Amino acid sequence: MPIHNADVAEVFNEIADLLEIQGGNPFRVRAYRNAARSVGEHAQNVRTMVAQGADLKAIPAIGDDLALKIREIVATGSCSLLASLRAQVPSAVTALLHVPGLGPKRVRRLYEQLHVQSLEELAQAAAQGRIHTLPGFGALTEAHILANVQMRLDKSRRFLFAQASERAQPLLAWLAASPDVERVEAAGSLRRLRDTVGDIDILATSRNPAAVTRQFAGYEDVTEVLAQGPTRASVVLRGGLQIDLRVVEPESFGAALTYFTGSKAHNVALRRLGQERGLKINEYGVFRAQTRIAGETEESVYASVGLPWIPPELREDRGEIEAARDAALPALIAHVDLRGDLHAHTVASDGHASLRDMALAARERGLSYLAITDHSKRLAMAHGLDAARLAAQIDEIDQLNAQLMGITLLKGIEVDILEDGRLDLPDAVLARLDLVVGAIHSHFDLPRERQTERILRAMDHPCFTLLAHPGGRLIDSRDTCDLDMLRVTRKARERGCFLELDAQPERLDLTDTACRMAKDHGVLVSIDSDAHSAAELDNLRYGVNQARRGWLEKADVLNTRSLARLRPLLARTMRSSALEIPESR
DNA sequence: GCCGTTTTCGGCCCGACTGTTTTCAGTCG
Repeated sequence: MPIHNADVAEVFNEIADLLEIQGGNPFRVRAYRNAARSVGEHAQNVRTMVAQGADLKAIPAIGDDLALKIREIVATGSCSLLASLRAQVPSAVTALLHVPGLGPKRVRRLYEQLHVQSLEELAQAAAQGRIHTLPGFGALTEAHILANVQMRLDKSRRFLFAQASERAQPLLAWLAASPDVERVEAAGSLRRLRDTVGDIDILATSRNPAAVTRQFAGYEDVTEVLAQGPTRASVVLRGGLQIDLRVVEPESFGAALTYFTGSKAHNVALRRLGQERGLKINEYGVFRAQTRIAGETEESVYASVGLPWIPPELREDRGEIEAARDAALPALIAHVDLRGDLHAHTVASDGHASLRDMALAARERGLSYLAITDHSKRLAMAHGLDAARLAAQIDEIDQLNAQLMGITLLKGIEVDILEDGRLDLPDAVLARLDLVVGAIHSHFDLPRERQTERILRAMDHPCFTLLAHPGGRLIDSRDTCDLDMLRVTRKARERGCFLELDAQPERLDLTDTACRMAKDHGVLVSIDSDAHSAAELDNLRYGVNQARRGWLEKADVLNTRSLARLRPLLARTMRSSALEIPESR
């Protein structure tokens, strides 16, 4: 089995889990977790690095020992340390760590004294009342475990950013209207604009914190109060979304906002910087000995360690602190920078609006061009277009463009990339288009090598402009297909074509790290709505969020170009002169 | 187990809340 970075990360994470359950050195545990994260995010494939004799210690958090273990995993597909740890505690036990309320100490006790090895056995033990007899467990803990393990078994716990945002807005407004609340703001992964959100963190300032947490616990949508103290409370809303509220004094607002925005890795790095300067950074402020020297604003916190303010989207400890230190933070793209949209559908395939309505809706939203890219014939259930219907649509768009003012429709297609990498329509009709958007909609589970070759072959077609939703993922229902994005990105660079960031909330595909890779390789990204209705053109904002997390600036994004500057870039990808098209077709 | 213009050894982020504890361990973010 060829090893990928995610496999190595998985091994390291499992080692960390098992070490933790077995009471290992907590710093050693952390070293494995840091390494797992670092390898998982590393752009270059470790297997390739090993094959090329590259220095694995160039990967952050990898030292002599873990470099050796990576080599072992690449060579043998397994790791002897993991095997010996599993001999002491079965790997299935690590699933228990993900149950809220259970940490390593309790999991160890559950395993050693009750021989609980899975979520199912945990639920059983709780239901039979065997857990509260253990030291350190009580009846309440047992009841919580029972409830939480059920939820864990029922469904995944992350929500789409768009859903979480919709739930958070009314709650934030309701809190803001309270006379006891001075300021209130979302923090956490929601503020960092992550594609999915596990729970929502809200920060408020007040001179009367206890009144605020009390009011919060009484919000109409709350189904359960998990915890409630004078400065902090956690609740669950209808639908299972958890909200954590923290209330601080106004002079601590900036420190607390930094702290609760995270990410955890960013905070750790920030505090370490503080430590080097003899400062203690916590959610109340920045302190030298007992004296607060900063904390009212986020800017003051960053300034205390010699840094400019860092946008929340970048706070993942992926180089943003170094970039801030070097005055090299990106000027992140904004929604208003987008001049057009290069991926949208109409009633001709599976969309819900006509050509004209889509054009008018795009114009209303301030866009100056919109590419019509209906599906191709292979996608029969979406009424995909064959060559004749596409030819008719091309004529229809020409006529419409002659009538419409202030918006230009571009002629395109979202053509299926077939299993062997060929495109689903004849070259002759593709060559008449302004752009060809290629996408896979089948055979998502090909082995990595074949999937990659399939995409690379499609990109080599003389009419190939843009690779749509490259990973093919649907958050929560379909994983990203196994694809070597580094090779795809290099091919895009070599071929002069583009990668799409599909802005549908359940896609958001490219991922943030893939956006960054595109930028690093000089490949332009197109942020597209993939709208199937007029309203879905608004999805662009979610794509912009993701692009910001990927460090993209205005210049890195294809559709920030004016139509006049866009056309030659598209034309370069449509090398129709490379085609020998028979006159009769 | 990683890491280093204070260090190749001795550090490694910090505080709130819960439940079971009778002064604090465990968990969480």
